Amino acid sequence: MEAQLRRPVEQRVAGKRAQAKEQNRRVILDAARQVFAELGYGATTVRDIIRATPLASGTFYNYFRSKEEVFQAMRDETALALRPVLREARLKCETAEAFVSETFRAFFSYVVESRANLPKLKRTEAVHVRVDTIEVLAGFEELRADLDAAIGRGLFARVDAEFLTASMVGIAFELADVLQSRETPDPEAATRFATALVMGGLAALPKRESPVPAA
Amino acid sequence: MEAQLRRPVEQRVAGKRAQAKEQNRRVILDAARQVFAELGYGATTVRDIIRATPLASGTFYNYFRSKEEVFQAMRDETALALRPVLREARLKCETAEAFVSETFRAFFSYVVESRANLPKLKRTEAVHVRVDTIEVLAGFEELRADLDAAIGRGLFARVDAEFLTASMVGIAFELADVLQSRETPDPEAATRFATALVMGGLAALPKRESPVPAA
Amino acid sequence: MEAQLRRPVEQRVAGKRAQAKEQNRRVILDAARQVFAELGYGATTVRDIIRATPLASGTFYNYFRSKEEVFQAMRDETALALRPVLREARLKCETAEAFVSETFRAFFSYVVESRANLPKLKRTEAVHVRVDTIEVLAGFEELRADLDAAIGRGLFARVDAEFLTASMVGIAFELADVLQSRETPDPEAATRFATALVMGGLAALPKRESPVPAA
Amino acid sequence: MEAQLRRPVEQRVAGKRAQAKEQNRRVILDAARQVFAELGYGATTVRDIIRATPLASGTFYNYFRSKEEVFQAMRDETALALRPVLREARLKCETAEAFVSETFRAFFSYVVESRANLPKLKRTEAVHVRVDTIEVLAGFEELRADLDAAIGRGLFARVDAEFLTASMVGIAFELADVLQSRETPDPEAATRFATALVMGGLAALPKRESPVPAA
DNA sequence: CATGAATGAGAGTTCATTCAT
DNA sequence: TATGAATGAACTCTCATTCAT
Repeated sequence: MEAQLRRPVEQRVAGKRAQAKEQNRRVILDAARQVFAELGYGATTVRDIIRATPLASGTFYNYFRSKEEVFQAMRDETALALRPVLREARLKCETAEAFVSETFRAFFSYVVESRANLPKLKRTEAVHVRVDTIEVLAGFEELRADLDAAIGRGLFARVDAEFLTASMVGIAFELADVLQSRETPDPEAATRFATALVMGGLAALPKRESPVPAA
Repeated sequence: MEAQLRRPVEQRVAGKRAQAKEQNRRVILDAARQVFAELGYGATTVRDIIRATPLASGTFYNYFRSKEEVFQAMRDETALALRPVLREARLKCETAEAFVSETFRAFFSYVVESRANLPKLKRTEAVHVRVDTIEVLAGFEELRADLDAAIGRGLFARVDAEFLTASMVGIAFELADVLQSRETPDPEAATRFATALVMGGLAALPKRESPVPAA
Repeated sequence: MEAQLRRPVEQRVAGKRAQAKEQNRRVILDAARQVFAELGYGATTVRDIIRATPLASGTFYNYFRSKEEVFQAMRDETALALRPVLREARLKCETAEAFVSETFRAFFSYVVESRANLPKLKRTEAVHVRVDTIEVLAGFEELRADLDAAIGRGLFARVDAEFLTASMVGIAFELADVLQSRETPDPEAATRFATALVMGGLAALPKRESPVPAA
Repeated sequence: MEAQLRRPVEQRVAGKRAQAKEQNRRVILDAARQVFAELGYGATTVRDIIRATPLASGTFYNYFRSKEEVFQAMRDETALALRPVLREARLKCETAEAFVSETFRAFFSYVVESRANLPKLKRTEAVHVRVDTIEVLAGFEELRADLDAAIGRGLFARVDAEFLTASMVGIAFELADVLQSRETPDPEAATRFATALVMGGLAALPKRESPVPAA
């Protein structure tokens, strides 16, 4: 009886407290995303994150143990959202072009859609230190792995895999930045541009810089 | 000794001092370069720089007013070295390909040659925050300007200038990283790769996506 | 089940609660005893005590208002156990020797018997700060009072009462420590030693350091 | 010339700065001594020490890295002062009584003389947690070692060495406290008392309680 | 009552910066 | 100028304590 009066309330509504807790976690993560984007990871302090929040300083530590930990949580979160999309897009690709365009498309789409979270992505005034967007970070390793695999299974001509990956990453990075700086970002345009650049480039690329013989 | 015979004491001392002074500036700049590379710009503190120096903390302020200022000085220094090379290389270009390859060549060469100054370019521990190499930063705006100009004077097809610039910058950035991670970096190979990618891509690029974006 | 048949719900619950309540008090007191012994009183925080408990932090404050209060409660508890023993032992003493030996015996016995509660009595790492055992603290004032009384009623030669008390306390303190550090502590041996020391010493003591006339 | 004008100034007066530095070290050490005595080692915070000082918070860390380190420095300092006195006093002893009385005399004298440094030795109000005086700590191990040696070389009857040492330490501890609480402390009186107690006690002690305990 | 998240004061420590020497 | 100790603001993190559930 007694118990019935007390416990189930929380259980029914999934717990007001549990709800508030989840919400605070969100608040902190969102604030962190903002602040990292504004100040860069290195310059950001835990206090900066807290200040971007209506919470008290101690509260932060109920959720994360350090700035590193929030950051990791952010990355995980993003990766969780981005990975399946990228994976699915690439798996069904049979041509190199499809692989490339699907990758860019998924990436630029995500960046543009999640833009709300990064309103003030700002290159530190005079200093211009690039801190990788979370989105970028999440896609980074993913792309490397997939691209290596794709090259491995012959989807691409035998070019220098590391160079190609690096180039795609660099293009993606920078175009994403450009996109985000535009009033009405057009991910499709970026996708077309990037894909054409890479595919056209590949065609023109001297095959096999690496030791493998010509003939 | 020698000097003693030739000049009055005052000047001699002034000379020595001026020398020492210039030397200290160097010491600080070199230390800063190292530390920025190791810790990233944001995370670096003035103390970190001083600690990487045999100088006393107060001495720092005889030369720079803040970390921002050393950083600026570093950029200026690099730009001073890099700019004439790039400018010269590009000025005599008549073809787009020459423009592109000369740019990449100048850039990669510089990066590789100045490598001694950046022994420990290191992606911050687990976190992977990219801090732009000073060299990269220095070439950045330069390239934008020149590329815009080149596009303007019809050297390139009328593609989205911003996209193209961003792509070249991105490729340059990332290939530079790859180069620096290699035992025996081959700037020519990187130049060939990057040039082929861009030129081949350009050929494949749908002309005039957009009339050139606003800001 | 049983209870269900005999008592109305309210009382049953109240009974259970009262029981749980008393048990929680115990849990906290025991945890506190441990933690005080491990960290020393000064360095112990309320959190430390709570952490040594399966209880929630808020629960602590249903029983005690502060670390001081738990501590006081511990002392009271111990005093409650130790006092009657000491009192009884001393009351029936007619000789000084009996008084002294009964005091030491009661004390050492208690210390050894309650040893289970103090498994890790530990001198703080490198620092060697003595934290008085609770038992010691409890017996402290008691001894002072009794000894003063005994001296007052002529049980001891007219020595400096304060010096004598202090000495007995000091001996008791330190021997207790030694006892607790031994594999198989022998309270009787300690009692014999301490008693002999004090009684022999008393015999040798120059009477009346204090103002009281000779004759 | 130049150097002559600059350097020697500092060297001549042993350096105003060096002097100030040494003085600050003193200030911190003295404050620490006070605060440890007042609050106990465990409860003392670095900030407490700083507050007992006219210095700024950061200054503490120019001298010591932690509370542990100041504490260690204090102990070292005291040991440095106390050790030679005790050693010398004991070395020339041929009788047990001389050994004991010299030890106590040296100890009590030191405690009384250094009293100025410990004006407010205060047992924390209701709580009474004893923290060993620095003086006591310094003499502690010393005494143990010397006493063991003395027993070893037959200066004392073959009593339980550990018990005897503990007793002497306990007596010394507590009498020192009493002394320090008195208006006009008389170290000679304490010495006589303690010596008589121990020597008289020794005479009365049952020889060889145990073959000397293990560890 | 028990719970445990929230709170903000305060501890330990580092920082940028000044200034007497 | 070079030095490096002093300073106090600011940072990371923990604490005691409250209070909605």
